[in-house]
Amino acid sequence: MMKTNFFEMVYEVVKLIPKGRATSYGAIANYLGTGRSARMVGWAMNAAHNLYDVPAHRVVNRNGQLSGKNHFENPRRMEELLESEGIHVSNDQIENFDKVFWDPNLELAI
DNA sequence: TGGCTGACTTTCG
DNA sequence: ACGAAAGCCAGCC
Repeated sequence: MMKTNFFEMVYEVVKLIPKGRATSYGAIANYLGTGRSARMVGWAMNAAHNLYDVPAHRVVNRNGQLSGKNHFENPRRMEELLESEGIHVSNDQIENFDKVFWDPNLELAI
């Protein structure tokens, strides 16, 4: 995908995350080519939460922790959304993150 | 124009 | 093994 804006690229990747799956900021950053700038992905989410219809709850840090839950309208919302999609969350962390992890580099053809 | 910031990640001490 | 610090880059004062 050749988007002019970094944000839109992030949004598209996040939208492509299958239901019941989750990915990490670093994975998206790596897919976009920004590499180590995983912080920007999270920052893009911050800008996206109201402007675009992006399932930001499917994006967590590399440990599967809901690091961005505080940036939702209600911190509980992120966990509820994940649970509603079949992803079990325990103590603000995704269970079996190895299984639900969805790597854009692996699943998407560049 | 220049510097600060950030929902991360990795590495050094 | 745990804690602190740097690295990364695009938007926003």
